[in-house]
Amino acid sequence: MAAVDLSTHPGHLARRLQQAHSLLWGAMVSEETTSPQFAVLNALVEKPDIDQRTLSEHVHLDRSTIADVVARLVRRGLVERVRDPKDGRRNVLKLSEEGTRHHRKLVTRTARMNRVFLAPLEESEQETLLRLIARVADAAEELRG
Amino acid sequence: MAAVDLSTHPGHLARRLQQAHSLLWGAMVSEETTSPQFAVLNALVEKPDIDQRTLSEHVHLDRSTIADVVARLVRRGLVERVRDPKDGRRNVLKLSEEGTRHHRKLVTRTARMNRVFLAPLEESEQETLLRLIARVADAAEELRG
DNA sequence: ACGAATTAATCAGTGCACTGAGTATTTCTC
DNA sequence: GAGAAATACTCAGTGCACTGATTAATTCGT
Repeated sequence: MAAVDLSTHPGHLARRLQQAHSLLWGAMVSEETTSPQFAVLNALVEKPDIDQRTLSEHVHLDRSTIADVVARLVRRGLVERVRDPKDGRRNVLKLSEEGTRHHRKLVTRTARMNRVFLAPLEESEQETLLRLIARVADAAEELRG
Repeated sequence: MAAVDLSTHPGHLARRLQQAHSLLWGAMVSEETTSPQFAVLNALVEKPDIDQRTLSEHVHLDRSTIADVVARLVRRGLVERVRDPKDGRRNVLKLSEEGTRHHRKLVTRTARMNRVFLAPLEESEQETLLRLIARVADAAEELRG
């Protein structure tokens, strides 16, 4: 059996896309704060005082990964994590002052970066790309939600 | 500054897409052999006796990552790695008998899986998605080749 | 032919991401 | 109200992926 053309394999392309993205992120947005970390900060701007489980649903990361990512943000003083006195199983999360400042700074940079990243496409193609990826990802997450 | 809509961020979507893919891969293709490992096997079917550097260009993985992935495949007896007697810096790689058999088996499964993964899209949309991702990834890899 | 530059691989370190097992706490059921 | 079930988190283990530093081998320039 002959070799396969990997450029027709969505998984391979997805990996390359993500890789390329995280490289550009490091150059244009931040070397310390990664894209998943930004996703967490962003979710906490929108919904403060949520627990890790809710957070993990929001950013589509699993419970263990969230714990790691949050731990790093706590270590850097960007996020505060306290046991919920009402329910001793939950960690309640919120941004610190500095976390809020940091998020604000990154928002403008990510916008700039996204423009550069998608620059090879026409505006309509950019929208198509985002829409198609979202549909496939949504459907696949649906399969084993 | 308000929170951002992550569904307009290509990096976030790319991560979700890749995640969803690797989950489905585990269910439909193989639990032991990951998608990057398959990419390596596939490259060695196409080009036997290449070194790790050439391989890393082919599958778009960096030199360190390739070393890890290849080491796992060697450990499982799917790939053979020997020092090039002509050039003592290189490791020459090739598939073992079993590696070849294993690749053959996975080729049919990946085809089936790709159909399921992309099923939520029309055929023309599937092609569009692959083409657009490839263009963005190519361009970004170009930036820092 | 000899030292310098280049090239290939490895190693240490960090971070993302998952599974499966284990712990603690709350809630549900009788 | 006590035991069972469910929930939230943590921990250990594995794999992918990168950078920067190191080591070893070849090639290039003079």
